[in-house]
Amino acid sequence: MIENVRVRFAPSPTGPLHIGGVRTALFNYLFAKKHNGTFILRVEDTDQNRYVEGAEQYIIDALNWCGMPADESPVKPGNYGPYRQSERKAMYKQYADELIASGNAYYAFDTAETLDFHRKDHEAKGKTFIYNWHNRLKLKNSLSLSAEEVKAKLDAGEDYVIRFKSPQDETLHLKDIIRGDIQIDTNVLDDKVLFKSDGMPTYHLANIVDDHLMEISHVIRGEEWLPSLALHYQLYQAFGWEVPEFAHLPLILKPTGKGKLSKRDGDKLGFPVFPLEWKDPKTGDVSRGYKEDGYFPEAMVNFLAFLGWNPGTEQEIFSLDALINAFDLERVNKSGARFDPDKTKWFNHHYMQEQANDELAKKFLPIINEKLNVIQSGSEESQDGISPAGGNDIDVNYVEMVVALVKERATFVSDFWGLSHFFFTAPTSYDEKASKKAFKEGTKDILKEVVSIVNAIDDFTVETLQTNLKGWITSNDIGFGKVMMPLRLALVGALQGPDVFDIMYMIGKAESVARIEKAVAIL
RNA sequence: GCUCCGUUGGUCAAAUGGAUAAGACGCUACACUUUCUAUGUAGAAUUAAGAGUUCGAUUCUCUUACGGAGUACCA
Repeated sequence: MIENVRVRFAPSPTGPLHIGGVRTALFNYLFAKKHNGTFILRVEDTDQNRYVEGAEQYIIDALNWCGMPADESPVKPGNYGPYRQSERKAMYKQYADELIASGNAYYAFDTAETLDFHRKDHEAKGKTFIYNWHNRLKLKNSLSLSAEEVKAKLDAGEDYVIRFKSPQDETLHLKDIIRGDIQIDTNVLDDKVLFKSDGMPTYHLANIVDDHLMEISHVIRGEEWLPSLALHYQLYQAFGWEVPEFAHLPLILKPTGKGKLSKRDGDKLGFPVFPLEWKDPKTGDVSRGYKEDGYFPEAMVNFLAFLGWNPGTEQEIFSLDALINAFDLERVNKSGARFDPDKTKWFNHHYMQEQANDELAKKFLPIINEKLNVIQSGSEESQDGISPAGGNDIDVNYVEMVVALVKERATFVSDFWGLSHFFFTAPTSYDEKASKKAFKEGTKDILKEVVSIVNAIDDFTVETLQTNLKGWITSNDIGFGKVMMPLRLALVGALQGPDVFDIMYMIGKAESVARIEKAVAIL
């Protein structure tokens, strides 16, 4: 076991947390818990322009919904706060100054326009403009300007940034837990801005300073940070700090086509890319969430864990605790994983079976009431005998029994109505295709006979129903199909649903007879 | 363009220098004595290409192709 594990999930509050971000958080959480470590949420809000109202709360809510709350966070401070970078603002400057004093960084006065011009100019010539050893002396900074000039500019309050002085002709040896050793030639690196003219650090500086101050032991983040790893290594070295371990997670790719998963893919293919529903405070646009779409958090966590990781065994159903137990960064894949909405549904179907029926019934009840209201206000007729449990007052126990009968083929709670409406309301029509198949010559007489048999049963249970009807069928050599199919159609309105005898028992004798007689009438 | 990372069935993936290359999703068929979208069983389908090392390579090396990420005073 690795000692003193402290990991952080460090999103920027620029909007709802993307599913890829949730996976990054999950892997951090799993790793932390696996090693009895600490899982920290740090909000990286150094870019004031991109701050979005409500995003931080969303992130916290999402983490909680998944069952992986942070041990230390802005709302639950530990001994390493504050946990918002905007609130740590005051501490970054001194570190930037320290780097200047040690010769690892320098002031740069170039305007955004100048830089932009150089970049475009280079591009036009088919070259790439890199601000580094190659040309830094040709630009306006404390390396090219005299000490007096620099002081004058600083005193005059001119805008400046602080850049890292990337060394020349060195080979860096970087280590990544997932990818192994990586070598980088420092000549291709640029002098990244560490400190912005607005007085805020960039991600690079803030990230290193905070990770150091917060005693982060392992940095687990997305692959998009891999190119920055060289800079981060150099920063640790420049400060003389111990370098944490790094692990760069593979990306989550679109289900079809190219590139990484984006919001648009979800809209297009009809699945959410966010854990929770999000309403954009500016545009008012609403993005769907897994929670609102009826996914269970266990299902989402389980399938997310399997995107880029696997236990190496045939087990694929893992609770959060089981994941903590089995998780290992060494078993994380290097290559990007395509997101599979079908597999997600499969997981949800699985976890549906594990849900308690009474809980599901509670979630289903409002849907039933809503549907019945629509039916009632829609058509006046065919209202008698609608709810066998009595009027519109649906009995929760009855719903619970219905759930027990249909949940094995349900993926979402929202599937329940389609699978069980006939338990609550009589069919008003018969599926056309099914009618052709089930209502045939002689069916009328058969159903009439069924009515009398059912009527004759006093002890109305599934068992007696079954023995009496089946006994009648076999002793008269009628054929199950000729009886069961039209019977089902009469009860349900389609060739669907659980066992016919279960349905009859549930809706009760009177309602069963009524429905069969209704079918007889139209035949 | 440049830098870095990657490439096992349609998708997620296991294995690893040595057998017929696991398993899952999806798909197809069959079964459940007869509803199925459920369940069960079966089936089709894979080591990107080319060199090299080796007795032997999916596994190691190189080249090519393809994919991805980064290349901001964004994170």
